[in-house]
Amino acid sequence: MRRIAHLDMDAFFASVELLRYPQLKGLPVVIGGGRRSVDDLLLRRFADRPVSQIPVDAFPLLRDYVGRGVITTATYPARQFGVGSAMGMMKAARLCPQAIVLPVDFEEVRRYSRTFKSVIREIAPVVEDRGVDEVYIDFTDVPGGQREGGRVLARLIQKSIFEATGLTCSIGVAPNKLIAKMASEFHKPNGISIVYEPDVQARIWPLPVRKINGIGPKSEAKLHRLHLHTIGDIAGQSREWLIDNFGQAYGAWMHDAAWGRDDRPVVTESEPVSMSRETTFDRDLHAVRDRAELGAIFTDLCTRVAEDLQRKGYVGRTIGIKLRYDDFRTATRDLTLDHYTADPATIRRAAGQCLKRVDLQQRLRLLGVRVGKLARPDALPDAATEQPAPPVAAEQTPDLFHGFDTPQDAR
DNA sequence: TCTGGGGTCCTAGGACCC
DNA sequence: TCTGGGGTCCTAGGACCC
Repeated sequence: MRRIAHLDMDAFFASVELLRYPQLKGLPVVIGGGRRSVDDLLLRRFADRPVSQIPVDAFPLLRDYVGRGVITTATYPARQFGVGSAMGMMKAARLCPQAIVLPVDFEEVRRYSRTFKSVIREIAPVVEDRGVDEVYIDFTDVPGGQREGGRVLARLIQKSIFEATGLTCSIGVAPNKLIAKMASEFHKPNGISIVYEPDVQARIWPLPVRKINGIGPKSEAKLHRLHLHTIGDIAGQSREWLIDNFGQAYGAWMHDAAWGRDDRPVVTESEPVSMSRETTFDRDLHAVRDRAELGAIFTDLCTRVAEDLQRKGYVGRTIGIKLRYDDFRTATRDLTLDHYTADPATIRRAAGQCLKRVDLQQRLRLLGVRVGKLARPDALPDAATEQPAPPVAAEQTPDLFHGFDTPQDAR
């Protein structure tokens, strides 16, 4: 019998910070926001003592936060105030001004991520990465993986992760990934839930449609308009009706999902499809007035994405840009080259071409650069990565925003 | 002062080729 | 006054996830 586990670290980013600052345990803490490094300030001010001795009242509060970030993770005490992931910091500050804010420490988070995943792989080798704080694990052929429906193995993994890191996680074990994912939420934090095939009706059908991994805000709204609120409501519709309303692929998938059917395997390895860098500005920028600033940011994004490609050993053939306007509309443009590249100047040139095809009269809040159609250079014939013309001399480089200085200039 | 950053996958139209 | 059909690639946008 197939037994698949979904493991989710509890409030991962926040829990990692609590390991460093145990004095914050039990308090509302939110992680996120970005750029402003409060940490540095704290550490300098209290350089004379271990960080665990920094007084609680010295930490920065959400009410003093200024910026455009969103919350990455909130501790459980903060969640009591209605604060949660993906919420804007400003909104969160209104709900819980007394919460402590800390920036994300990506390096530390990645370090703990590697550690907990390697602990799992030593116990059960078939593991699928789903971001820094989540994995699927195939229990089916692991010795003892079937005992009590997987509970024994889940307990062992929980205990091993806690011993190695001091962090807790929640695990759901079920016949497939779809149900396991829902089950891991049943007893959060530090919980284990075992679901069997015949339990779908009793334990899955009463849940709101949004709990299905793959039904987002748009589909939820549409389902509500059709008076479907629970997963059981979806299961009560015919496959044909769902296909009529949601399209062949999505409708059929939704029907299967509602009935708890999912035969996707646990995939242990995958190749990246694209790499990108993007940034939201502190204030909205204008292609004319803030030309120099935008140009510098643009070049920096191209450089960073090129560094990412080189560091990870990839080249790409499709170069794209992404803009977000002040009204939050998004535009993308891309250009497929006839050769693969990881060269910053080539990327910048191609991205510059893309930029000429989009409206630059409206203020921008975000700029991004993406490279897609990736390949490993050693798997390619030499001609495919051949560099084209060497980088143009600086003064000849067509300026990014040249020609867009004023609408009239845009000839 | 609403709404980060890094991804994947799907759809749909047009170009182009046989 | 008629205009195949299939396959693949490119591009833009959008839904969704962590």
